Amino acid sequence: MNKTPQKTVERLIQYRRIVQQMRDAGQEKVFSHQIARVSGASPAQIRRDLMGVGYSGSPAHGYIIHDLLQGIYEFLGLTEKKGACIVGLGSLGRAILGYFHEQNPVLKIKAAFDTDPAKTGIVFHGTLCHPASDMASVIRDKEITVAILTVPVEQAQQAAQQLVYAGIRGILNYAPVVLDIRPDIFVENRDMIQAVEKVAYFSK
Amino acid sequence: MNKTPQKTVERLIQYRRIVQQMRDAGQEKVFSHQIARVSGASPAQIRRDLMGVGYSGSPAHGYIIHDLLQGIYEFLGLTEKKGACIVGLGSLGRAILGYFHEQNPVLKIKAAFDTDPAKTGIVFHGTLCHPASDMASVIRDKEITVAILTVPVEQAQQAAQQLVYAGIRGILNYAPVVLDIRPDIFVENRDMIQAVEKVAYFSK
DNA sequence: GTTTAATTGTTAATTTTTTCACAACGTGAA
DNA sequence: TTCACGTTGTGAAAAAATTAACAATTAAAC
Repeated sequence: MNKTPQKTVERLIQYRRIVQQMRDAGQEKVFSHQIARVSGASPAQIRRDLMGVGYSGSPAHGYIIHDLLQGIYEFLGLTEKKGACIVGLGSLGRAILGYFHEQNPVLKIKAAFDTDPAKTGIVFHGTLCHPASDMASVIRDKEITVAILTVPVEQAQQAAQQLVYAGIRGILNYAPVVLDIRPDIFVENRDMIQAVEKVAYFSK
Repeated sequence: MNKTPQKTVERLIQYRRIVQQMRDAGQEKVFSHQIARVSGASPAQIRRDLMGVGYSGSPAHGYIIHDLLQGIYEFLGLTEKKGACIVGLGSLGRAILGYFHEQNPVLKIKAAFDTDPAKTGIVFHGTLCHPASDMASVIRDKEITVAILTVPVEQAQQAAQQLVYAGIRGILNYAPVVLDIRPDIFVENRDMIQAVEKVAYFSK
């Protein structure tokens, strides 16, 4: 039933953050062209994206920030925090954990996993590292639906299979490999090397 | 003059890696459907993407891996390694540095920068950390064209301006903010929080 | 030599995404 | 009240990306 384009969802997530900052700064209303200036999208794009959200602004005063935010939250299904976990506590995994330590309003990292016995049992940035063998039980107990995969590329496929078995619904994959898993599991790939290479290509 | 779609470039970078692995495994020829299986793209997509590259396969034996690779390399302008730098040696910056330490065939990280005096002068993963104030001279001396920006969000805009002033051509930005800089500088945003939120949305 | 089978390059069709354009609206000024 | 202004929501147009389709090609089988 997810027929909203991925691109639109990405932008709505961005608008959510931008608008929330405006609200924190005391602003109460906002026009599409204001969001446009900060987000890089065009005003028309923003209005079109917001069509899917169940809230309408007014030609007179634009969008009421409080109501707009609520609309986006509901649309994105973020009315309650979702549970996430990190698999692989290498330097990237720990860095991401650090990012989330300063509370994120929509996600909570509830567990970390690693195969290295030197790491298991230790709390990193407020999150306990479990042995990878406990994946299935911990993920079920803590009702975790999203996994961030930061293991070395050789272990990624196997770890992904464990995650799927444990009942995970989506994976953010940082390993430079396309995971071969059930098509109903959402996978987003974030190959960091590829990202730099892309910038290199367009930097001429 | 970059009229090849960004999406196509992203995939070509991916194909380059995949095909290179096949070559390392001793394979000499490859069909579009083989790349398709590993990359997730359709065979038609792959053939279309390869149209832009100046190498043609043959209906009989598909693509000669050696020649295909050379074609992609030339098309992507990777015949010589480009210089890159990392700005901000927090945990994410150091993690990325680690990724590149195992030699990347197309990019070389030639310098790192940080404002923290405790870090400057120290070598991380083989890369020397310079004080941020030396940015302009180091970037010019070492002919660095690409920057990876991993500073805290409050410092991102200012750091980006310094980079542009120093003559950088492209920025891979990990700070959750849209940089306001000259339009001829290529910017790729990689907001890590946004990525997880996106996965959360589609994981239902 | 001829046929078969498989794959390419490319054009055309389709689908998706973005942009345009404008009627409808609501506020504040006159 | 009426008008002018600036903005929204959305249908229509345009642009971009993907997929389908197929003639052309070539190696191998026969």
